[in-house]
Amino acid sequence: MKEELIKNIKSFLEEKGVKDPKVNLEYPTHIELGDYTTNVAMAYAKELGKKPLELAEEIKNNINVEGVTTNVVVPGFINFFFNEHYFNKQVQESLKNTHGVFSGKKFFIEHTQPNPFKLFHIGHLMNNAIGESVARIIKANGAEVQTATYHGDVGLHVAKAVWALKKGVEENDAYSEGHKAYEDDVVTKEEIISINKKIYDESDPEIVEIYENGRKVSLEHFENLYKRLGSHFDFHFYESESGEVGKELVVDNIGSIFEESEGAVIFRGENFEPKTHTRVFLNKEKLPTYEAKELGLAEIKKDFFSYDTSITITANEQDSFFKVVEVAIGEVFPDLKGKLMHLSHGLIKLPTGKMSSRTGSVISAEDMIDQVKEKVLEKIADREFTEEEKKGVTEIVSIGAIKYSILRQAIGGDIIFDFDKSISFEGDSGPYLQYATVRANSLLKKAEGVVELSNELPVDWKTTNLERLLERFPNVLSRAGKEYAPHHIVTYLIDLAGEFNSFYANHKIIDKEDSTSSYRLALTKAFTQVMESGLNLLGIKVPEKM
RNA sequence: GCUCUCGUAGUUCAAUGGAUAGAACAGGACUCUUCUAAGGUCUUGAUGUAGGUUCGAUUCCUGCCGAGAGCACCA
Repeated sequence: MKEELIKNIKSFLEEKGVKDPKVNLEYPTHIELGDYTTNVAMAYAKELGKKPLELAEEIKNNINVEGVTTNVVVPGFINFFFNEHYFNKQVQESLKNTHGVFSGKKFFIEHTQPNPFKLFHIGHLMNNAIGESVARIIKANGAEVQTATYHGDVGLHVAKAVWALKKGVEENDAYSEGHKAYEDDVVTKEEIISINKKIYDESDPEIVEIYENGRKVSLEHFENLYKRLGSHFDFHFYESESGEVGKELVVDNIGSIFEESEGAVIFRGENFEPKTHTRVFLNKEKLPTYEAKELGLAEIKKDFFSYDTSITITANEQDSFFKVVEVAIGEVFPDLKGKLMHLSHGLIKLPTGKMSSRTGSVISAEDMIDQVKEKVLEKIADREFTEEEKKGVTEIVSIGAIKYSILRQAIGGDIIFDFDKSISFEGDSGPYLQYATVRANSLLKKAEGVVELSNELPVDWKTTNLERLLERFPNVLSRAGKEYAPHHIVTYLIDLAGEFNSFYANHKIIDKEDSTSSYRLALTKAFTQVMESGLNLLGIKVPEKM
């Protein structure tokens, strides 16, 4: 129907003399205005020497597609209303989800990257929620996706923590204690630098043991968290590997791509296209910096998976870093030019100011989950749940609420995190989506043996907004994919859940006496399917009850 | 100083160059003899500023004002 309509308008415009006219059907700003709309009359009025309204009328009169009524509205929109059979069919179609904007493409997606010995803080939580969701959205758009996380298991930050662990400081505080001592005391600073070297050359058995053990404990801890968050990584990379590879690549290309300057080895971004700026790849000690490690990582990733696009997700404070490194990598590996993509997000900040593991005022991912859990527990205190159900529901709802609050906005902006306000259980929130789905699921269960579900259209059925929204799901998914923007899914699901909630409030759905009951049930089922796949794209689970 | 982001209701966020700028929270008024009220219904309220491009600008361009981030051996 849509295609027919577009063809119809296109050929009309071509007849009138427009060369290769672009005709797009869009959703109107308000659902009451029409099911689809087009602005071609306004776009081509000038070229054809007509008034937009006049042209719109002409186009309208030329349209001959069965099941569509057409409307012309100032300033020149042509609006289309499709009949109930269209939606009846499209709702089922939209559940199949067969097309995708990335079909046949291969993506490598890297995110989260917590550092062993350091806290997995709410910034990592944010990165993880976004990374996981972007990966799922791209996959749902037909791509083959491999995911990776990259751990900074060597470097000064590790040495700081090892120094503190050696002194007997507790694990959780090791990094911040070490960092403080490093800044405050010159002797300690030297000591830590020497520990850093010993970690690299493995010359001191005591330090090796502390290091190996701490690394293992940290990584296990991360795995645990990934499991709770529903994150899976196909690959784990480590800076201890990428550093060596990167260093070699830099050394091999000194003179052509890199050059020595003040004892370090640098990449002069000003001399390459696109122009960027200078960055250090090997420091004076000829140790690889973050830049060289990233170069090494590019080589390593290449060998694991021949991707079309490799996406690295980080906070936006690294934007300029990635601009330079991408150019450098493109020089070293010309076949990677144009394949690297850096997706950056804002920061989670506390109302008190910046959240950073260097200032000390850090909240760990677990702290946040626990705090939210307490609130959820209060909320379900009067529910008749077994202890086990309570536990399950609380975990799912808490993590859902947190992920939602991260994914609800465009990823570029900062999130000012206020515990009392940011995590909501009402309205624009994760639990709102979960709740609507749970209620719909519960209806389906209750209907068993009472009313038979049927996709057949009842007589005199008028298309509901619920159907109109369900039909949109595949389009929302492609847009979210094209723009790498999970928040489009969020916005859509909120609209959809709101529509269902009103559908639910205004009709009794399970009703033997009502001939529309079977179809309403089918819509309820379609709703739960779309909600579940949509929430799955966000990495949010749905509890059995809540 | 240079570079890059960003300024939308009281607050937190939306809006593929289009129609009456959408939600949620907070405020006000209703709503559980219908299947989970974490729900539903109604209501008050916003595009920093000055220009430009366009049939049409929250969106694109420029100036100004304001906020944030990054700029050589950390990651």
